[in-house]
Amino acid sequence: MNEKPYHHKDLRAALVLAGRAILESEGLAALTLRACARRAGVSHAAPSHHFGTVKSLLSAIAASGFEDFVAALEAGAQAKTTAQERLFAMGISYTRFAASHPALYRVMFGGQAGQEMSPNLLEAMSKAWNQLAGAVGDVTGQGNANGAAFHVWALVHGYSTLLASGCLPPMIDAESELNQMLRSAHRAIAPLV
Amino acid sequence: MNEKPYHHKDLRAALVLAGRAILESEGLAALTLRACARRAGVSHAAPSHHFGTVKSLLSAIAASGFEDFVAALEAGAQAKTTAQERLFAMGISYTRFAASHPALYRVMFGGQAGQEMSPNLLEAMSKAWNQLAGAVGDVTGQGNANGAAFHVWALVHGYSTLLASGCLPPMIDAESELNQMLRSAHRAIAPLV
DNA sequence: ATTTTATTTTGACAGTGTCAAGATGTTCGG
DNA sequence: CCGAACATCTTGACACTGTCAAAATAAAAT
Repeated sequence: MNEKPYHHKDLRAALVLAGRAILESEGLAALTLRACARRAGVSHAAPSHHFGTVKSLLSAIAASGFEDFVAALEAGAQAKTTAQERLFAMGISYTRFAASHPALYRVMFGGQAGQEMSPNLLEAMSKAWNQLAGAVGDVTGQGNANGAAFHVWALVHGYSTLLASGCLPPMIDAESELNQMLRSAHRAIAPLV
Repeated sequence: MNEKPYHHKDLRAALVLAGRAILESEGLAALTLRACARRAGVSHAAPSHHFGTVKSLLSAIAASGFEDFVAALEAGAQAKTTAQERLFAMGISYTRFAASHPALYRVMFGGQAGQEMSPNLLEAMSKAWNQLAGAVGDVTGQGNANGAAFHVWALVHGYSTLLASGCLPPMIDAESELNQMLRSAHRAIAPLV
């Protein structure tokens, strides 16, 4: 039959999916425009219409990753009741995401250093940020929790990055370690103890 | 005269230097084996004898970066007297280094995710770690400060990474922000206040 | 039904990493 | 002092990549 119906369907999404699959199975080095095209069953220049440049594809993959990311954070915080518990659960989910999708995580944050971010990606990122800042604000109690949110973000992000980069000794129990850090940070952040 | 004396001198170091220059001026995307060779005035395959693969060159550049890194940390901590002041100064130097050499910083830490690290690089990294862990140990007072050191490292590294990736709103005063974080962290880390 | 538009293919080009030979210096034993 | 072993660099080639232009094909619109 029409084995190759000119692939009229949703190539853009298929390419993003192919890219993420390659990221997980073979790492960033193998993430190639042509490789994604091959995996999607189209010709090497097919992506060109959907993603003008390779950075555009990377950006779309990062945005797609951020969607799963905020979903994971939400899922982690859902069942908890107190603000502190919710914040801790988000931190754990954060690190767990980085540890289980290290390559994707680095694409998401290894940001092109201020280079062109698609509005789509920017929105996904700011959604994640609002989520975290909100949780921190609930803990500190009053507004202007930006400083505290930066603090928690830097701590969790730093730990996750070190984990995803393999810079941490592999023997340590990552989650309990982070839990301790969060506890300490909470003590330092809590409203005027 | 002998304009091109077959470049018999110290090509290996020259290539590392060329790579770092390219990193600073044009970013990671332009860091190419052939580009380094061009900048060093040799043929495209000249590096092959010194660096079998491109990862090898990256590793050497990272090691070279770590040398300057520990020197910067030491320089920052040198004049200070108390352990706390020394730790804070190291944190500031850490972030300052990341902010002023963002591309190099990402090569240093954007580690190939557990992929082949040269023993040279490993030694440079562990030297930096010992420096930080020592400073933290001096603050906490007694041994086994590994947990606290991880905490401080994650905090400073996370903040530096976010800064070097352009994920932070550019209006904030980075150093005073970090200073506040370090103060909070110190409160959380200090020995059984 | 014909024109217009959106999508994909084919073909080409410069640039890259890596390898295999050959050329060019350097070193060292005689 | 000479020639052989060695280290280093060059030349040439190959497969691969991103990107572009033009042609081919499908879908949509009129």
